[in-house]
Amino acid sequence: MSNLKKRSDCPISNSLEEWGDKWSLLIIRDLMFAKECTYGDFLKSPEKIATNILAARLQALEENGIITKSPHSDSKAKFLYSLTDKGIALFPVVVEINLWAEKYYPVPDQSKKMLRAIHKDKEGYIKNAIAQLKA
Amino acid sequence: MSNLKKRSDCPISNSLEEWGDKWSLLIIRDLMFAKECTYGDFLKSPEKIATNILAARLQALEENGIITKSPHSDSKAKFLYSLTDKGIALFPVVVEINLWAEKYYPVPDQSKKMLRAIHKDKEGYIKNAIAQLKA
DNA sequence: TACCTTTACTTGCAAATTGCAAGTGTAAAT
DNA sequence: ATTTACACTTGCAATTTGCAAGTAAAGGTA
Repeated sequence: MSNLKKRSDCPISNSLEEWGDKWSLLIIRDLMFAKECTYGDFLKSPEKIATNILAARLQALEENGIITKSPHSDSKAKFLYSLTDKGIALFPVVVEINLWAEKYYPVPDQSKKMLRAIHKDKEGYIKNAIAQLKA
Repeated sequence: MSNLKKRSDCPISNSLEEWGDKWSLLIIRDLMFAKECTYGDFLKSPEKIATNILAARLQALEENGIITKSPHSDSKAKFLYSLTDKGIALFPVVVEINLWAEKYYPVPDQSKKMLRAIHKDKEGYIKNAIAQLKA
């Protein structure tokens, strides 16, 4: 599993070594929303990740088995990134972060529908979303 | 709420600005386990945070309303750090990270009991743990 | 009262990471 | 044949991290 530092046996610590930097979870978020993204799609995200950092993170996430890169049917110059099962399994973490954020920040319009669905039936929402991502 | 950068309106992005660095969640984890920690307690954690980084993180977390610092009854030279309600509200996030890690890393002995309880009754476990932290 | 220890930091500096801007290589469109 | 689109790479400055040593206030000890 590539070059993990293993500061300790702690599950939190080990998890953070894989995706606990400032950008990885945003890349993962993009893939949870869009299911598949090109390199350029990530660059279009509102947080404006620098292109060299993006390249480095994509490589690390791929080495850690969280995302995969595959050819795009449109063109040989394009590639599609998507989540592996290991990446998809982070979905509940992302949901809980959204629920936390809902309590402490204004909710953007984009998130409202999702949050309503989560509050209605969290388990069901997650199961369905994961099924969609795996389909 | 101090100096948040606000790269975007995204709940994930905003959350990560507050506690999405490599160390903050480990500090928060310590406080979830121990309820109260001194500066020295944090330094004893197995990940070996550098003392200047610890000081900086504690200050940032306090400025962001996630932890509080209070006098220690033993001595005026000691202080106790603990989670605010906002910090305690991160408990479900930490639980989900633990559940994710369980799927992809060997489970340390220390975590086994907690994971068993979570699998038995996640909601109940979280409610109880939060109540303990608020007590 | 002098001095040694504990506790919570701060300081200085080297190393690593991040971020910006510009450039490169290949494939597709004109 | 030339330009454009796409996925990166490169160079370099700025920020952040990490290590080691130091400081200041409080408390204990002789």
